[in-house]
Amino acid sequence: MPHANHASGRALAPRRHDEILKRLAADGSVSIADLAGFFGVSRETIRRDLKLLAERRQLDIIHGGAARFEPNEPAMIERAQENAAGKAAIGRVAAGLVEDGMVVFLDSGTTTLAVAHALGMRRNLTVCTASLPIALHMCHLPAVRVYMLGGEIDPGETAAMGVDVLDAIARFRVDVAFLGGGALSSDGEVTDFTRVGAEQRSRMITAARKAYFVLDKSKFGKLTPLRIPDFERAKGVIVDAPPPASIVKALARKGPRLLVADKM
Amino acid sequence: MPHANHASGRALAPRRHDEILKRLAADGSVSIADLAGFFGVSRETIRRDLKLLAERRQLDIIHGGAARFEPNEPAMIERAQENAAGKAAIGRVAAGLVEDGMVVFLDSGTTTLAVAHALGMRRNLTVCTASLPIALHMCHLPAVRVYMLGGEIDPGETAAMGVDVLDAIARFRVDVAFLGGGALSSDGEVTDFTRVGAEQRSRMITAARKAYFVLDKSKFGKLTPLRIPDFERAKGVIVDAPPPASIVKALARKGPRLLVADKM
DNA sequence: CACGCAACGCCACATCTTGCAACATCGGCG
DNA sequence: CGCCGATGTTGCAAGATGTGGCGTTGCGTG
Repeated sequence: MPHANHASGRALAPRRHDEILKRLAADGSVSIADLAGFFGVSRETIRRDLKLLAERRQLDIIHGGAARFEPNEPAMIERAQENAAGKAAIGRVAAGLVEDGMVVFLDSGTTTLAVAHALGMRRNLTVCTASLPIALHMCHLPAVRVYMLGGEIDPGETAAMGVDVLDAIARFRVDVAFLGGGALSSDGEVTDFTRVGAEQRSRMITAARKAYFVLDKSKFGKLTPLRIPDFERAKGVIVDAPPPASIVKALARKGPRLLVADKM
Repeated sequence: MPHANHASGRALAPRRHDEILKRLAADGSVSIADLAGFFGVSRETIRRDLKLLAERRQLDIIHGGAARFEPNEPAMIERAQENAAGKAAIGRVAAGLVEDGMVVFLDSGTTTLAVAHALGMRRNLTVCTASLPIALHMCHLPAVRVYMLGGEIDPGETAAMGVDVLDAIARFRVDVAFLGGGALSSDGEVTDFTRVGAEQRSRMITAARKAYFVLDKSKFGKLTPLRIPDFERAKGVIVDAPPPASIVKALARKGPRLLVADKM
């Protein structure tokens, strides 16, 4: 008789998978022996679980256990973890600005990815994005049409950038756009790292009926080199904590409203 | 008919359904054995309940029970698992046809995804694809430039499809293209599920100096409705097992070479 | 540096559980 | 009575897990 732990703690395989991935995210690595002990199953079973997850590119198998899967967006995954609660709050506020049936543009970035997750509740959206992870996520939602803007992929952003994107943007009529940015500068503007990035965001402000920037608090008061043209025409800036008073004041003079998301 | 309740009816046993969903919301997953014991009914009955709820998209059936409905990517992940060894073998052969510095087009599909993995050893490639997972994977490789073809995303393929893709293809000069397909028909042709898919592949044959189809053995002798125009101009068809003799013969008459990948 | 032990990875096989489909049963209702 | 829908039963295929054996790897010891 192999086992008797059936009364309360049944071990459905996906349960284990979730827990394994959770530990992996938290600790960076897991050991087969630990997992086998924790779940009360044999090491072989855990090994088979890991093999499965590794084939799905969700982790890397190392001697005696598994480690985070790195080749795939090392930067992105970590960044998404940072201030996850704040970004989720921003996402909820952003989703509240969207109505069923709208055409929505989502910029690249981890904060906009949080918006994408929050948009799961909406129906009949048309989503337009240059970000690979966002496109991949949204296209599995029911009643959502996804339009991917093509172009050369920037590995850091995992999104298309460049002239082709600018061209493609022009072909859309967008109800509401959610844009990222490099920083919320002390003079109340959203600024960017690269010329093309700034230009893309500027075009989106123009193409969309309403454009909002989504920025988490880590962007306050940072310095990035490029102004985003037409920033003043954005409807608002959604953040997850009140920025310094000087920024608030400067932003108020420019025009865009400041929306502070409540962390719940 | 007095009780013309159909599949959509709800006169079954709403009590059970409510309880099942309640538990699901609370625990994340439920087991068939538990539920059967709790309600004092047979496992089959529970299984039928779950099937119904799954059709309504209220939960996901997993081995031994059910889990919360996650509209993630079930299709693609599972397909990639099937015959992984064969696909990897095809990938190796395909990678052998590519030289450093080439411009490569990768079609969507799980077999071409395997080709993408195998291409990791090459350097200085320019990769051009409409597939989101392929773009996401390749863009993290060193010395690989990725160009994503934009367009409306087909959720089943997780790739862009449609007129925009056809337009974008025309802008490229490609050294070698690896294309998927719906089936390798008994008269030695690769056929497709959809009109646009067939057209896209046809265009790629034209745009590329060399075009190869990659098909795993599950596609042999299947029937899909659409011929791919210009199929005869493809250089070859890469498979992971020898097809039936009739297919081999028919293919030889058409032109493309048959390359059988060795599973090791 | 060679050795050896312990832990690990991997494979084949046995066993138990689950999935599935076909058929049986039961209770209402016209 | 006979149909219909819900449920139960049964038999077999498919899947999941445990066990033991054996070759390999990691790592400390002499």
